Amino acid sequence: MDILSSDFFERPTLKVAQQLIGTQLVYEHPSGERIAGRIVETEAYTQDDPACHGWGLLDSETGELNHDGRAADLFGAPGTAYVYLIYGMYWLLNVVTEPEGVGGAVLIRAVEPLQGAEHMAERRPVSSGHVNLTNGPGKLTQAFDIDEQVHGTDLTTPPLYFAAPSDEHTYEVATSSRIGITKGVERPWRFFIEDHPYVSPGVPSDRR
DNA sequence: ACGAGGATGCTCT
DNA sequence: GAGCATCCTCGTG
Repeated sequence: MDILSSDFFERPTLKVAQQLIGTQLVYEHPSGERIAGRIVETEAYTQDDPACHGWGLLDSETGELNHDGRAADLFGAPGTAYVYLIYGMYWLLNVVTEPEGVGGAVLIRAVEPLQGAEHMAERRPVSSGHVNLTNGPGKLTQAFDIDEQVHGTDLTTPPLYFAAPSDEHTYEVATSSRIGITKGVERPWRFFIEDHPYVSPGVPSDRR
């Protein structure tokens, strides 16, 4: 398996989001566990996107980054982890895209367990069925034990990285609007494998 | 099967 | 003080 390099991420965010579908997320956990999953759902966020944390952070006159919060890290090096807390409870994993100085990231929304499912289950509520291990952005970070400690780390090298499977299998990638947002709703920037059992049960904002 | 409501903490206004 | 890139539990049918 080839580890995806910084070149992969230093490209338009939409392209990265689409091409991450079918690749593997691998975590060589500090405890020695090896945890891996196939990515089946992503979302793209760009600096000119009102739903993105990086929106409106550039000074309109100078173009300089005018922010000292965590969102500034969206403008960092491609391939860096951007992890943040949502609803006070769940960590969401993103990978920074585009050249340094351009704000963008891809949210990893769902994966299919490939290795270490028993370790994932240890961190998830006992009542969760197998599908519920990793079929949502907050669930997969819990299963992988990803939290604030991962924020800012380099995802193009172990322990946490993306890998392209050696087989050349390609997936039909479907699109929809993004889940759970109230701004930028019309942009069809969610990418997923249609009918895959591990795609999150969330409903796109343009469907019911 | 599905929907409502609650948990819980950080960021920005 | 509001809003938030979510998930779980507990109602009802």
